[in-house]
Amino acid sequence: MLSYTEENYLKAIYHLAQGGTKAVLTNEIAEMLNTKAASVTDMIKKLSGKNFISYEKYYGVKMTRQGKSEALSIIRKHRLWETFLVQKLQFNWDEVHDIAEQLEHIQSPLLIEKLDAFLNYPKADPHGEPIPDRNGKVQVQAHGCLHEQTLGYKGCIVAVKDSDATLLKYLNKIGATPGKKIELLNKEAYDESLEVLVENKKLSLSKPVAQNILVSLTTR
Amino acid sequence: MLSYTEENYLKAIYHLAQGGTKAVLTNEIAEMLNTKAASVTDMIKKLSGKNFISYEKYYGVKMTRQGKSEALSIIRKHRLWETFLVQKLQFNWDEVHDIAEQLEHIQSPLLIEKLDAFLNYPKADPHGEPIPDRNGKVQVQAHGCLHEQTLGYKGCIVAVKDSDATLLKYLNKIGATPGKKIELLNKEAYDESLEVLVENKKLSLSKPVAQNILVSLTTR
DNA sequence: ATATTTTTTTAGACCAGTCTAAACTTTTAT
DNA sequence: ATAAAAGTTTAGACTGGTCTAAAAAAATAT
Ligand SMILES: [Mn+2]
Ligand SMILES: [Mn+2]
Ligand SMILES: [Mn+2]
Ligand SMILES: [Mn+2]
Repeated sequence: MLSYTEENYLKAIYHLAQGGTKAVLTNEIAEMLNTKAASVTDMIKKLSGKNFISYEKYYGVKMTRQGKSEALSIIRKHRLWETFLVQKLQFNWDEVHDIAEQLEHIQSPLLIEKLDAFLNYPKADPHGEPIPDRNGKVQVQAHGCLHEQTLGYKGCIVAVKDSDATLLKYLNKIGATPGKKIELLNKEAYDESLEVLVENKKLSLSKPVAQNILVSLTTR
Repeated sequence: MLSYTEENYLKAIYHLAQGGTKAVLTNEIAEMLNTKAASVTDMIKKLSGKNFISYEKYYGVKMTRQGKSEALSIIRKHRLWETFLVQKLQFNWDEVHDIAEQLEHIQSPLLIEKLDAFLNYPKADPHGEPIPDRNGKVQVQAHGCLHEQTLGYKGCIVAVKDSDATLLKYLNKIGATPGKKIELLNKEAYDESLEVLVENKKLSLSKPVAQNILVSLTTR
């Protein structure tokens, strides 16, 4: 059984590796977890000793199959709890991330199964992020970063990065939430801000905002 | 803010002190928490340093007002979560204690308020134990241990100690659950077992079972 | 009243997780 | 090709929580 801390490291590495594929560097992990590189090196050794990651000194870590599966189970719990908090307890979508950060560590497979059933097997959390099923399968809607789309792009908002409450409050205020139609009208060369149409309302989004919005891609 | 471990100690001491009044001995705490007396002494020093308990060397500890209030807040969380698990997630009453033991440590006052509202401000948990309100007030129904009642006693089952799942399964099977009417017909001198009438059904309860059942007392 | 038993505390060690400072590798610049 | 800079690991220390073994105090028995 993993400790609270081990679980947080594993999840951070998984996210930094973009689904567990890319190699992840010590300093990236340190920054994400607000800790120091020396601490990360220690934990890396422990997690690779338990075969959740593979580690090549000075060149970072990669997740193993086992590591990915463990990370996905934590992410599943996190997103189910976020859904519960918004749908059943009437929390705002910007208030749930930190609480889910704690709840994701509760140990009880039965609890998660029952929670899933209670919520009617949701496919996505309140921020649009997909909820892995009990076997770690993720229903991935093809998506890309809004900031990287070309002029004239048309699609809809799939998800939003959820760790910053002020961003979520702002997006909620201007109406840029998952599911909404979005069109890219213009890119400002000077500050890379975007002019977009969200459900027929014209909006201007700064670069840091656009980087945290994921939009649908039609695979063809 | 208290650590996970500090919270567990504080709750254990509160229960051993029967509502925070009686003095509690080092070994009692050690036994309840499955730890060693030496560890308890260390923690006692820490908690008394933070003014949650007052400590007289070799003579045990007493809870302070601050300590009681903190313990009651943890107990409130524990019992609200148990209620949630049974009422909303369809758990059996014998499955919830260990999960609530984890959930009680989640830090978010707003979460508990919202959970309380979602459950419609329940007065008692699934085992009949009263749920303290947000100010730590406990609605105490006058009660006593079934094992200590005199022959001919009539009343109803108020609550049941919840930490042993096999006891709960058994009580559920024989129909001795909170709310049920109960009458004490006979005491067997040899093994102190009781013959009782639960909702007009005759049952025999052994001493250890009767000691874990709380029954109503009419204050007169 | 003294000796024995029981309970509690202290001393010293260990593990998980963290940190700073120093040493070592790799990358980048010249 | 060499020097400087950046990133990573190691060494050693610290905290919170735990343990065993030994010392000290309190309760009990004679
Ligand atoms: Mn989240
Ligand atoms: Mn977390
Ligand atoms: Mn309980
Ligand atoms: Mn607990």
